[in-house]
Formats: sequence, C-alpha cells, structure tokens
Amino acid sequence: MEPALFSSLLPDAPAPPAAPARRRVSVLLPMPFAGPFDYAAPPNMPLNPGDVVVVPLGRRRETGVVWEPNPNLPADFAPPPQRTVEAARLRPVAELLDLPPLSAELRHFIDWVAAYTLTPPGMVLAMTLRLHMRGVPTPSMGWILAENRPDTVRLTPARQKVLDLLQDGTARTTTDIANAANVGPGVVKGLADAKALKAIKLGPERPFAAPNPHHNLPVLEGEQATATAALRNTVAEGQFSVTLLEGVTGSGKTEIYLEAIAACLEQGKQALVLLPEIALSAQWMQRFTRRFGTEPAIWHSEIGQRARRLTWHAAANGSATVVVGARSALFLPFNNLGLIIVDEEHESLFKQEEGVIYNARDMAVVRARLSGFPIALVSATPSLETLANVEAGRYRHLILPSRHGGASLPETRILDMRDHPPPRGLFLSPALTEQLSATFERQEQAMLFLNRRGYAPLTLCRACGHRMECPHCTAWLVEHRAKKMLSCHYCDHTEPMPPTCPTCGAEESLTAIGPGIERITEEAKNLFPDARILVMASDTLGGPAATAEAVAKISRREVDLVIGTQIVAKGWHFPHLTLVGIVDADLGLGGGDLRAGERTIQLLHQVAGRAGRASTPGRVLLQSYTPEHPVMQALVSGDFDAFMAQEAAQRRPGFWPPYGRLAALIISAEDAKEADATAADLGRTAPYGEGIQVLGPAPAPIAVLRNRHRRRILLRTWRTIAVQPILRRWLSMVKPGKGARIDIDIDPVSFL
DNA sequence: AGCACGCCGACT
DNA sequence: GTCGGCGTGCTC
Repeated sequence: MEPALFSSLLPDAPAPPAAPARRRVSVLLPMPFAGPFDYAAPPNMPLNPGDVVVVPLGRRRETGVVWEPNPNLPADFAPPPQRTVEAARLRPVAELLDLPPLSAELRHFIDWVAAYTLTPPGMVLAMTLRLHMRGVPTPSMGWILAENRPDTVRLTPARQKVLDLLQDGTARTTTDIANAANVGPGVVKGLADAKALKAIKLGPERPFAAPNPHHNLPVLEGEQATATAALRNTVAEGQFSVTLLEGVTGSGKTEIYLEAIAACLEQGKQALVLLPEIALSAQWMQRFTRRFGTEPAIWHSEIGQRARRLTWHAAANGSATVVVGARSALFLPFNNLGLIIVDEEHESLFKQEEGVIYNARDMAVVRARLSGFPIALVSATPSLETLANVEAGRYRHLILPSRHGGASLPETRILDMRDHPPPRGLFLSPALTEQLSATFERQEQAMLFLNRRGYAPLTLCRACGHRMECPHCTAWLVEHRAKKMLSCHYCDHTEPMPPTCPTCGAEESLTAIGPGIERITEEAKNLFPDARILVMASDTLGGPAATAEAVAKISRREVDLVIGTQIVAKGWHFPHLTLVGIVDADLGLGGGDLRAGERTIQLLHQVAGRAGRASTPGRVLLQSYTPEHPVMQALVSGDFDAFMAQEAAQRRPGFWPPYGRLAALIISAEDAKEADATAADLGRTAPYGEGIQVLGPAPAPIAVLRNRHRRRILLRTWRTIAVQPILRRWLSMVKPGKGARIDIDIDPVSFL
C-alpha cells in the first residue's frame, strides 16, 4: 500500500508538531566536492565549527567536520561560493563524535591549501582525517587476574610468572605481559583461555613520553653557539618568522635546531620536524634521544594503523610534544604547535606529486604564518626559492661556514673522462680505481655514487636495433640482472628478460647499454675481489629497518665499499668514509629542466658531504665529460653562492621561479586524440595579458605514462599576479574530452 | 570518492 | 528473455 495514501486514509491523523526552526550547519566531507554540504543541526546537539560529525550522504553515513566560511581568504583566491540548498532538503546531522575538534587554525590552513593548489577542500581535509580515525578509536584490551581462578587451571613456571606479575592489579596488554614476565604471548593466551585472566578495556592511550629539554645539554661553541642563541631567541619571540639555517654538511645544523625544539618545549608548545624521508630516522633518532632522553612521535606513510591513530590523537590532545615525520605530518591536528623545522628544505621529496599536489616546505611556511609561530628551513644547499626570500628580506639567515669537531670539508676534484677514459665497456676511470685501492690499503672506506638503480638503463638488440621499452609508458625498461627482469621505473611493469630479441629473434643479441649500480657493483667486484661491498638502493634495502642495519654495518667498519643511489646522500654520518667517487656527475644535467643544475649540485654536494666527517680528511672525485660546466666548477671550488647567483641571474629576466610564478596543466587521456583535443581547447582559451604567458601545449617528456597520453601547458606569470583566479576562469571555459583529465600543478618541481 | 541509474552484449 | 559491463550524474 502506498504510504501517502495510507496516511491520508487515517481518520483524524494528528497534525505533525510544528517543526522547530532548523539550525543550519556546514559540514566539510573528505570528498572531492566543491565545498561543504549543509545539514540541519538537531536541537539537542550543540555543534561548533571543528566538531567531527557523522552525517547521512545519499544512503551512506560519512564522517565530516563542521565548517564555516573562512574570512581570511581573499575573494578571488577562494573557490566560488556554492549555491545554498533550501532548508526543506536539509538532512539532520546523525552524530557528534567524541573526538577533539579541529582548531580554527587548522581549518583555515586546510582552506588555504585547497585554494592555493586548486584542490577541492574536502580532499585536503581528507589528508587530516582519512585512515587516521576510521570510526572512534578503539581502546586496546588488557588483562587482569580473574577474581576467582577456576581450579582446573594447571600451573606451570611460565604461567606462575604471569600471575605473579599481574598480582599488582595493573592491567596490561598481552605483549606487555609477555615482555615483562619474559614468557611467550602464548602463555598469556593460554591463561586467558583457561579463564584465569579477565579482559578489561585499558584506559586512555598511553601518553607519549615527553622529551625533556634539559636532559642532556650540548656543549656548543663559536659559530654554533651564536646560531643557537639566535634561533632560540626567534623561538622565544613566539611570532611568525622564517629562518634559513644554512651550513655545510657536518656543521652541526641538527644539534642547533634541536636547541630550537628545546626552547619550544620550554614554552610548553609542540614542535614538528619535517624530514624528506623517514629512512634517515635511525641515526637521527639516536641524536634526538641523546639530547632529549626519549624518542619523539613518528609519522610517515608506513607506520601501522594503530600507531597512526595513536599519534593522531596524541598530536590533537597535545601529549605528543615533538613529532618527526614526512610531509604528510604537516596535516596532523596539533592543538598547540609552536615551531616547525623543515630539514633538507631543498629536497624535491617535499613535493607531493599525486592527489593533492603540494610542496610541504612551502605549505609549512603557510601553516606557521596562519598560526603565528616561527619556522626554520635547514639545508647545506638551500633552494633558490629560499635564497631569494632571504635576499628579499622575508627570511632571516643563519650561516655555519665550517664543519665542527675538527673535520674539514672534503677536497673535490674532477676526473675529466676524456683524458681518463675507463676501459672499453666499463665505467670506472683508472684514476678513480687507483684512489679506491689506495683507500682500501689505508683501511678506510669508500663510496661510489650513481643515481640509477638496476644493471643498465637500456637494452638494445645488436642485430636489429630494437630497444626494450615499457608497453605502458614512453620509457626504456631497466635491466635488473639479479632478478633477471626488465622493469619500468615509471610504472609497476616488469617482465622477464627475454632470451632472444622479441622483434628479430636473434639470439645473444640483447646488449646492456649504460651503467646502473648493479653494473658498477659487478665492475667493482672484478677490480677488488676481496673488498667487502654493500649496495644501497631503495629497491635492494627494503625498508627502514634494513637501511638502519646497513648503516650500522658501515659504521662498524664491516664494509669497505658502499655503492649506492641517492639514498646514500641522506644525512648519514660515516666517520671512516674518506673517498667518494661520483660515477656519472653529468647525469641529471640533461633534459633542459628548469632546476637541473640546482638539483644536481644539491645532490652531488650532499653525496660529497659523506666523506671525511671525522678527523681524517675526505676526498671526492667527480667523473665528468663536461668539467667546464658551472655545476662541476662550483662543486670543485665549493662556491655555491656564486653558482646560485648565476642561476638567479639566468632566471630573473624571463621571470622564471622564484622571480615569477609557474603552474603546470597536465592533460591526460587513454586516447591520444582526446588528450590533444582537450589540450587544444585549453590552448584556444588560454589567458593573456601583461605579465601572463602560456607555453604549450606540448607533449610531456614522458608522453605516455601508465597508458595515458599526456600533454603539458605551462602558465608563467609575474610574481605579483596570482595564478589561481586565472586558472579557475580558464578551466571553467574548457570541458575535458571523454576520459580526459586536467591536473593542475602549482609551483611544479618535476617537468616529466 | 562511492553508489545508483541506464543502456547494450553473452548466458541460465 | 535476464545478468552485467562501466559511462554519467548526484550526494546537503
């Protein structure tokens, strides 16, 4: 029966009570909508901005956050307002969750990042919410002694230990009991199954141990002491400011910013340290723990579900006073943040290239500005962006010109490969191998650096010229000889190494062209059969724990020669390493990328900095076919200022960043025609005007990636012009073709 | 992001 | 004749 008909047939149906005026609240959902949705606040539910709520959406229930318009966003910068839904269509908020509300500062930050990156605000909110708090946090379960133990429980020595331990009445988790009583977890489980233990919900999560700013005060002298005092003062001011802490590798930058953290802790505030990769945590954590007596909270993409939720809540309730993490830690809901440190600020790893495309270093500065606290950017080779901000007087500058502890900077020399060619088919110059053997004879360690994983970047058929290419990307397949595989380094495609040429069928004709570190390792093994060689590459190390172990082995001098990709460039301290050989210093300078020179010098300087960190002086040899290149010359002279000044002089006239603004539009579609059509539409409707320039459309350097054809357009403007309103207007005029997508990359770092 | 509705091929 | 492919569109 029709319900409407049914009710109309009811005699004298009581009139529904007059609906109370429904209070309207906006709720931002972690989804790609243009803005928040409006809901009706139930009369008995007090709702304030920042509250985490559950709302109905279609036939689902979703978690969102009560939002409000942000008065701080300039009108043309903010996304256009949504049309309001009439009151009758509003559905009520279902539930107010018992979670700490998101602060106004964090909400404004989320709005700002969304507006700046042209991302739906819900997607930025998702970085704060999603995964970290699916549902309400579940209290962990612990065990206490059962009030009366069944007589049937057999007692063994191990079981007795557990019962003795729990005599004090404290509830503990299975793992804690097993560890404390020195028994296996099975013993605990056995007792529980036998009903000798009673399950009980543990109270609030164990708080994070508080790092103690007075635990182990460092002895700092000279430049270090001066810089420390300055940075401490900045933190004491407690206002927004940006400080660039610049110091050569080994100058003790970490010790100095740990003091800034101490100053922040003394004020009772939280500190956040952003690192490009948590992989360097093993050594970094030791330094932190030595200084503060306990470990900080850690945040990165690979921490487990439980640790993630724990840390999220600890940041929100203030019990985690120091958090160290990768870029996504920037979106944690701190309730009392007072300092951000961005270590290795020049690193391109701070740029998130998928989903919400943002630069964590730049957004960290924004978060500090919106909340009004200091931030320090730390680097041995600061980015040109940061240096330009120093020059313009926007950032303060602290410089540490020398290494501490008596260590001197390594001597850097270029090996002109035209004068010192390697033997045919090999890649190490005799001049370098001589130095390697001399180093081994002195019982010192050496490192070879080549930023290329695998055995060879190209496999070619000598008979027909066929190149082994990725079926899904415009890219060569890289041979990984140990695995007998060819793999694409741009997508996850791998295939077995074919026995014969797939085109002409010739046997034994496939030839490896060019070196990867596997091939360098092979060459080194032939040259130095007795040397203990360790290979360090992201794909061979497999995880932070293994990386830490590899580093420890080097420190214990169980390794003579380290061969690695860029993972070895991280801030490791290898006191016995005295020789660094850069196998191909020119790699990375090709391609005509805007920042190729800057990136190369930063990377190579970082690698070079691994040498001679203790009292023995270090030496660096650069194998290069272009010794006259400014990057090589600057690495030899150590005069980065001059190099960066020259770099700045080249970018300034064309208003390239940091003297102008850049946004990239990446058009992609499985069908090349649709990609072209959408790119052409964008080209036709391109903005124009003084200080605005559009370059392209052009095929992307990797024209096909994961089966999607890609075209690129660059928008370049004067610094005084905001690109967001221009892009919003532009995109509103173009409808992407069937299956086509337009991705916006504000301040692009990669041009692939 | 989900999840439905909706219009065209291979099966009980 | 149905089950199911994923293309378009909506969710306050």
